[in-house]
This record gives sequence, structure tokens and C-alpha cells, in this order.
Amino acid sequence: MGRAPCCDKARVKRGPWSPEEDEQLRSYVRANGVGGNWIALPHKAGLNRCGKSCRLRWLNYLRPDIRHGGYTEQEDRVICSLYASIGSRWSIIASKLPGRTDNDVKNYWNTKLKKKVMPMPMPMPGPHYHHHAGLGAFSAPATPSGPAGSWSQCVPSTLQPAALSPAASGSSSVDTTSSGGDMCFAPAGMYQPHHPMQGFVHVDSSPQTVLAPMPLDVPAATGIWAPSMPAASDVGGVALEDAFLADLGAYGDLLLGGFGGQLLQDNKATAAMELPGACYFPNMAEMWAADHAHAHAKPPQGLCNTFT
DNA sequence: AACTATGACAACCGCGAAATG
DNA sequence: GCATTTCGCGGTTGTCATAGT
Repeated sequence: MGRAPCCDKARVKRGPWSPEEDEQLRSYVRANGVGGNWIALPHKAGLNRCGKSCRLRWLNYLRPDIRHGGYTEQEDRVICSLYASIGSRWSIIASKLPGRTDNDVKNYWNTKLKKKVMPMPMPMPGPHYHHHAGLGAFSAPATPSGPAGSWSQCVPSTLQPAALSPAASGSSSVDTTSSGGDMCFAPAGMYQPHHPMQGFVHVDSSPQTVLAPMPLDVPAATGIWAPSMPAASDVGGVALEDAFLADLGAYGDLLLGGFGGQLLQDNKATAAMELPGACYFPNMAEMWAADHAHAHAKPPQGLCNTFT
């Protein structure tokens, strides 16, 4: 049985919004709020539009705090770092950039940033690959649900403060094509209290090998790579450091890296990053279970990589 | 001037999760 | 506990503007 459509597509207007429609929606939301029901909103607002379309228009364009275009270098770094770390979780990434929407960030990445940081086509890992130290760009397998090179899909959407605490690590090779679960790589360091940043993220994906340089600019306290991030710099009227770093600090040992290193012309120092282990969970539930019991939690047996 | 290629971004689609009855 | 509805997200497509030939 199929899912019921949210509206009668034949009867509602589609395509670009006119200024009149924008004003109609804006004034309705100003007066009444969204009311928690986007499906009913267009009717109430007198708009011949799908509720989903109204929601999208409001969230991505009409909201008063939206900023468009003009991305700063610093925002680039944030996007690249987070993308390298958590993949295409645009809503999370956008939440770290005041005034930006997920759609906007996504478009910006797809049209500009991706080309900037990935000028050369990256080799795709084969079905059986073996990590050599984990958290780096271009290292994850291409999956139906994620881009090649995006890392963990396991980072919590809520950025839970208690998440990602250290514990022990195990070891085994992982067949990335195995079925029966999401491919979930815990952010590096999830089970590692400390991880010296000492070199390259080295991803060995047969037949090719990728070496992704990793900048050596990691605040010791958080383990978060914040390359050349000026103190109290300002993004959209909000100090990025406050909005972003403090929040991300909750990740504990989560490392950010990968693409960002390529962006930083001024970051000459790269060094080997030794990541003794990263973990594989068959699904989100497993990861969260481990995470929530995290204090001294161990990953499910046999599901951890050793990066050799 | 006409055509084509490319870039930018708005909008749509379909899915899973959460909420609700 | 289950079915249905709604929301939110990420991937993809469509459209328009501009640059290049």
C-alpha cells in the first residue's frame, strides 16, 4: 500500500513562487505562526500550494534570519570539516552556521565547495578494503545512502553532549559490502580517549591507496580540529566559536579533518594521525546503545576495525 | 546575434522518523 | 500495538542567468 500524497498535486500550484505568494505566506506566518500543521496552512493562508512546498519556501527562503550567498572562508572550513566528519548531514551542518539553511549549504557544497576540495576524481574503494587509520576524507565506501567519502552516518543528529565517549577498541576487518545493517563508522576516537595526531590519515582501499593529509592543528582539550580559526570570529552576528566549537566540543574526541586540510593553504604542518581503532555498528540502534552506555562501553564484539 | 555549456539555486520527490488517534 | 498522518531530511531535478564559442 502506497503512502497517501500530502496534497492533490494536480490542483495545487507548483514551480517558482511569485512575490505575491511570498507575501501571503509571510504575512500569514507572521500573524499566526506555522501552527504546527503545514498541511493545513496553505488552505488557511489562502494559498493554492502544497503544505510541503509552503514549509520549504518558508524555511529556505522567507524566514527573516536567512542569509544567502557570500560564504566566508571560515564557513567553508566548517562545512568541509563537518562534511568530512559526519557526511551529508546538511541539517546538522547548517545548524552550525547561523542564518544558513540545509538546502543552501547543500547547494553550496554541490556547486562550489565540492569542486574546490575535490578537484581530482577520487579513487573508489573496492568492496573489501582495509583501513589504515581511520578518519579521513575519501575513505568511506560508496553506499546507496551516502556519498563516497562521507564518513560516519552515526553521529547523532541531536549532537548529544553525552555522546562519543572513549572506551576500548577491538579489531577486525570489515567487509563494507556486507548486508544487514547500516555502515556505521564511529567517529574516530569514539572509543579512544586520546589519539595522537602524528601524520597522515592513511586509507588503504585496494587497489588504490589514498593519502589524505591531515593538518596538525587540534586543540588538545577537545580533539577537534579547528584550523586557523580566529578567536571569536564572527559569522552572521554570532561568534562562530560560540555557536560551533562549544557545541562540537561535546563530541569529546571526535575529530574533524579531511577535506579541510586541502583548503588550508596556510596550514603547512601535516603529520601522521594515528587512529588505533574505529568501530563498526550494524545499525544506529547498536551504536546508540553503545553510546548511551558509553562510559566504559565496548563496541559490539567483532565489529571494530583496526587501522594497521 | 545565435547557440551551447556551465553555474547557481529554487523547488520537488520520496523516504524514514515521530507524532497522533 | 497498530495504522495513519505529518514532519524533516537528503538526493535529485528544473529553471534561469551568464559566459564562452
